[in-house]
Amino acid sequence: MSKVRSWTIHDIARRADVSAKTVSRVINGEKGVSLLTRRKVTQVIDEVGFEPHTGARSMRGCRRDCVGVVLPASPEEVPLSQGFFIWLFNELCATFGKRGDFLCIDPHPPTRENGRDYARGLWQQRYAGCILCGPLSLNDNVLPRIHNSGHPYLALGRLDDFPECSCATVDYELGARMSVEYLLNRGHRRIAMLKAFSGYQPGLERLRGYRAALEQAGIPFDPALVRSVSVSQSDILNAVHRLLIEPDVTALVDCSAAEDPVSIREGARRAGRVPGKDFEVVCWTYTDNATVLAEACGHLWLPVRESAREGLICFERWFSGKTSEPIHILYRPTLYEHVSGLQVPKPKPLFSVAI
Amino acid sequence: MSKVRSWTIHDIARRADVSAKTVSRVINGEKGVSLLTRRKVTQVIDEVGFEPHTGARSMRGCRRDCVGVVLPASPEEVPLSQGFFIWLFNELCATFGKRGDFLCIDPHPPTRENGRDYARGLWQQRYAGCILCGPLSLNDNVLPRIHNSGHPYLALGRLDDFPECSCATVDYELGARMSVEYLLNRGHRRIAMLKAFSGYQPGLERLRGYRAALEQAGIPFDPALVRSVSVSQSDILNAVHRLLIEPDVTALVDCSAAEDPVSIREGARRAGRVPGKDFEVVCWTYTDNATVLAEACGHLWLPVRESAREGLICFERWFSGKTSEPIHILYRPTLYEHVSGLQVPKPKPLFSVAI
DNA sequence: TTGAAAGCGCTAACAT
DNA sequence: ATGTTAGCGCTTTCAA
Repeated sequence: MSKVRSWTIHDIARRADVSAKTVSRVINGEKGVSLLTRRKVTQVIDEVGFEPHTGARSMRGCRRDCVGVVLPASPEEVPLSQGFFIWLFNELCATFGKRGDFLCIDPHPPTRENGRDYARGLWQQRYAGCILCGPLSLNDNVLPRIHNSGHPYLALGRLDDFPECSCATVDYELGARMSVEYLLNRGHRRIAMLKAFSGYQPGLERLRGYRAALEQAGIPFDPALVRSVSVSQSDILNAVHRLLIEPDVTALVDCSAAEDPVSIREGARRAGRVPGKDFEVVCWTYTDNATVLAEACGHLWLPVRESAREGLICFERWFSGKTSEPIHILYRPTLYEHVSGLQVPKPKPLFSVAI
Repeated sequence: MSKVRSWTIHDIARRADVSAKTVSRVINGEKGVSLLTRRKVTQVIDEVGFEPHTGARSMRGCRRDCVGVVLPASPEEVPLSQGFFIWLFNELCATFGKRGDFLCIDPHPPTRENGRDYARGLWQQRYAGCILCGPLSLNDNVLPRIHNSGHPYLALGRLDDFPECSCATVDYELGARMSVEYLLNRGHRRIAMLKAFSGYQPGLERLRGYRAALEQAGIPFDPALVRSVSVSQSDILNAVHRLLIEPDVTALVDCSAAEDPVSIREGARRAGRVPGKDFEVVCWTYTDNATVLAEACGHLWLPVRESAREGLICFERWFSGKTSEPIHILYRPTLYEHVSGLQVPKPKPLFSVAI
């Protein structure tokens, strides 16, 4: 808590024999300083390695030199894949590193119990804008406050209750509808769904898309055909087992977000089924033209990174004051009947993730 | 730049009909406030969602509520593996998330050209202590300034020129010596080395260990047997090719840090050699009881994560004021003749990395 | 072109 | 137990 004394503009001013305001002018690149004075001050600054105190600066007006990176939900409840995180981190470094900005991460995300305010760093004015990484809880009440604060922000997810939210995401509802319609067209009538993100917006969208497709086909909704799962292997395995035990179920939409073919196969096996033979599967994936289950009859690509990338570009513009509008980016999923092959990405060094 | 007005302790004070100092006492958990007053103030704070302004707080004394995470070298020059980064990030979140601290990342690392001051965030007083992630450049002149500033810090690497540096790392010199001695004992006389981190401390240590082992055995040092490589495949492949083209070279120490068996085999093939048959290899790895090249006759494990973990524990104590001593942690490598098998880690969700 | 003074939000030191 | 005052380092405003 005790202060480690360091250089101030007054120290620099004394050394350079000018006023503090002149030093301030120099470090902010303001005009109204003669070339000679500017050089003198710059030299002293370099000599002693002076850097202005961020806290003091932040008191007069909000400086946009630090971007908050925030998890609206605990990764234990809503997992973020390492691949996506690394990718996102890489994008953030590329975008904001170039500008000389800092990234500030709040490593203390809210859980369902603690109900923490994930925007605390914004209220504390640690950063002047933030990226919300990951799905939003259906109970979220922080988002409107962020929005109304006027700070630039980008949610990588949306919220029914707050459509004006600045976001860049993928239309999961459409994805679910496309998946189910595709299976209906292939003659299936009892279609099961392995659904992730229960209690979060993407979970709700999945369900809504599923119901919409059935409704349009005039098929009544049976809640027993939809199972919420976490990404745990045993959870998925059990859910698949239970769903496929009913012989009338001839199709499955895997939107578990787990990208886990082993558990699906094993769950099916325990129900005496084989994917691609007894029943058909549509698998969701985050990679273009790839699948997690080779036996699947359909592969739905969710262009999550692509939407996030465009969102970040817009956010950067907003953050740097070039625009002042909330962001609304919603990408459509793509359904592939065939893909060129399963991609198993080999490990790569950080910052070398391909663009 | 324009200020987004938000709540201050004065606003809270007015609403709660107390003085600003009383509000300050409440938010800092100081005594000298009656239970009734405290409750009244807390209620107003919760009502409006007040959070104290970090910048203003930081002006009175240095608050330890944010940890800097800093790259002393550009990852383009000195790669950090994704696996290590994720692991480190996970450790940092576990350690400092629990305390409610923030992490501040400077995504603008220095390159050899720009010579940027990687500790700028510390001088700007964005954070009160920092972790230097990755090897230190032999030209480093920032480290002594950090050290002398009195701020807590931890370098995940050391520096000959500054032995008092607070660090947690692995003894690469010993690793090189062990590797070469092992090969000497197996009867080899001309031992080649694939060396990483040229211009950085771990590169220097590798070379020193190599020379020390030869010297002890009375074998003259031949610079042609040591090749500096980056982690690029073609670089390694070419270096192996060139080294093995000389028929007298019967052994190779792979301390390229690339963990890339394919390039070693291919480089050998082009020189008409087969690892484990024509020549023997000692491979370095960051994983215990594992290897990157099954044909290797020796596997040197560098317990980098293990040293970093202990370092972080010490750093946390220093950062939270429980101690005030620099950290000196140096782990010994281990040489295995046989390992139970090649580990190909399967992808895991972020924050679920095993402890 | 340059500088003096006031004040940002908070807390330490000192009253009451 | 509570309040007043001063001042942290900087930038804004206004004056010279």
